[in-house]
Amino acid sequence: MSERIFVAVAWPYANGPLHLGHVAGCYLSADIFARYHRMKGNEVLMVSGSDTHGTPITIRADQEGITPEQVVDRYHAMFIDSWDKLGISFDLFTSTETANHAKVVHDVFDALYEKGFIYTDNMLLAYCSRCDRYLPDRYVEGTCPNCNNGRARGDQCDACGRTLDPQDLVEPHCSICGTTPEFRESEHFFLKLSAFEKPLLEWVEKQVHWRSNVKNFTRQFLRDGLKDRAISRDLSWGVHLPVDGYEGKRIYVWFEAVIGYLSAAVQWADENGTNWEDFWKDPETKSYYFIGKDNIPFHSIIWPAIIMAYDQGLNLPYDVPANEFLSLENQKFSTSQNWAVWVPDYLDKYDPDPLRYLLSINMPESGDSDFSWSEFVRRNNEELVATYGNLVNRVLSFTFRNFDGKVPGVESMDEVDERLLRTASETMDSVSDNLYNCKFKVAVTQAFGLAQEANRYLDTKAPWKSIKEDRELAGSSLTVAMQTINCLKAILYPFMPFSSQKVHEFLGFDGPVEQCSWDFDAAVGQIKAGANLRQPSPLYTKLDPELIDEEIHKLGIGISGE
RNA sequence: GGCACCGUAGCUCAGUGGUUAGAGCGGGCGCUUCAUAAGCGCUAGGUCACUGGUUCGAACCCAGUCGGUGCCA
Repeated sequence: MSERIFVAVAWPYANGPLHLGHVAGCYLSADIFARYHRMKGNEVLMVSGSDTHGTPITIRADQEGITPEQVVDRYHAMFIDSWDKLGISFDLFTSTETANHAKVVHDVFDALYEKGFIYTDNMLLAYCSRCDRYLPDRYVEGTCPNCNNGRARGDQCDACGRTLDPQDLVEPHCSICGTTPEFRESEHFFLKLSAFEKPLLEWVEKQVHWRSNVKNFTRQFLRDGLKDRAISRDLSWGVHLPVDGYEGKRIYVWFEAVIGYLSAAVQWADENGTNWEDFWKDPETKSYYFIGKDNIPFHSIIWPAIIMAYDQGLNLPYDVPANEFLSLENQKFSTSQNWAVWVPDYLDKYDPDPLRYLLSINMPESGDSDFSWSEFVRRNNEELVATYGNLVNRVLSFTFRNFDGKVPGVESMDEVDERLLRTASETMDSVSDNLYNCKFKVAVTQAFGLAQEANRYLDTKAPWKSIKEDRELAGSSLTVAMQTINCLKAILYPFMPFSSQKVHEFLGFDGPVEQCSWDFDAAVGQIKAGANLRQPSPLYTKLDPELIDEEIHKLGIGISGE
């Protein structure tokens, strides 16, 4: 009874490279989840793409004297390179720049407009005559009317925390050129969110399987009441409005970007000659939205509201397993202050799997968590290398050397052998249950528990001793250990796909490891007497603790990551 | 200002009413030598931020205090 799983992942904003906070926030958990389901034989569609519109991108383009397209292309290419090297296995990673996306957005817009869920109204916006453009709220600076802070922004004053409107500022000026903006009346389109307050509340209350942080956040948001929000802006960069007479305006990013989940599925279906409806309209299909906690309301409220308004039988999110935040050396990630570990930088120097391991076992799943370089080195050296890498290496190298590079086979089994295999079987089941429920930390911890169990087993059986008197007994023990390693290869695959591929090959198999299934009997049965092994080499390398200081020293210095 | 979340062993984190509060790593002691000096066993006794309350019983429920984070007005 195979399932169909739609894995939707937050769309990174294409105005800068990714840092580890992004990876820990949603990309890694989404990838683990997708790989797990594929291995279980379920049909998975995992999509995301670059979020390419909005003022920050045009500003950046202006600063660098290039076009917004060039900014977007640069970071989009970087994203794709990072996914490839990190092993984030999207079925499609597109962007909001495609004609297909615009078409799908227009379909949704038109439908909502016709039904009256989108309407026009006037609003007052800051216009900078020198920059010749309307300014987003946070590009207007001035003095806070509340606390007299001279550097308050049009959306908020950082000094006193008060939320502001640009008109509230004393002596407002454009943050780009310093000119005093004028406030112009401008006609815009509004989404009638208020109409969905009640149905959303009812729907949310039924989502008993949601994480408590997501549910609390959403409930709180709804309790404060939903207001209609403008979904168009006076911009020249973005998806056009499908209505005549609004050539100078564009659809506001937050409305258009979430529709990407749908347009990406459509594009994927086109490119693969299949249909997207199976992933969107079959009520049995479960859709999961992997996002960071800052994105919760867009996925638990606004996007569901749009789907409800659209009313075309599209599935609402089944789950929104949002992670909390990752900090770096106990401080918030800050792009502007370069307090960040950039993914491209990391991948230039280190392997992906140690990072995937650390971020899995220390994922900000139910609360914020911290990344530190000393933790990274420690987990790599004391856990990955020592517990798992060493297990694989000690078993395979000993067997390879003493049994002509072949699997010795199991001649006889005793209680100790049976106990280990039973533990392996139970671990496969419980890791599976936990991954199914998006409990990644427990899952990887349990998988490592099996590796420890296998080390204990070896200590008990001591094949390096028994081989001197009873070669067959030693061979049996090593074979049982390899069967366990073959199970570990499978259950650790979602977390560390590159390592599992290596183990797969050491064990003598060809082809991609993902073609294996999550099946205990199969994992044991594949280790057949007489089968050829390959010369193993260490799975992981120890890291020099000196890198800790080097890496920490680089934080907060200069402007890197480009 | 309102609200939410967090504050648990040296470190990173589990645990959300019920026996002597847990794991991994580090530390200490011992065993082992197949393995990247890796592995295994034992051990460490932490006011579960603080104060008060509810309860037969609270780290876990309630109120308040302090500290951290975030959201909202």
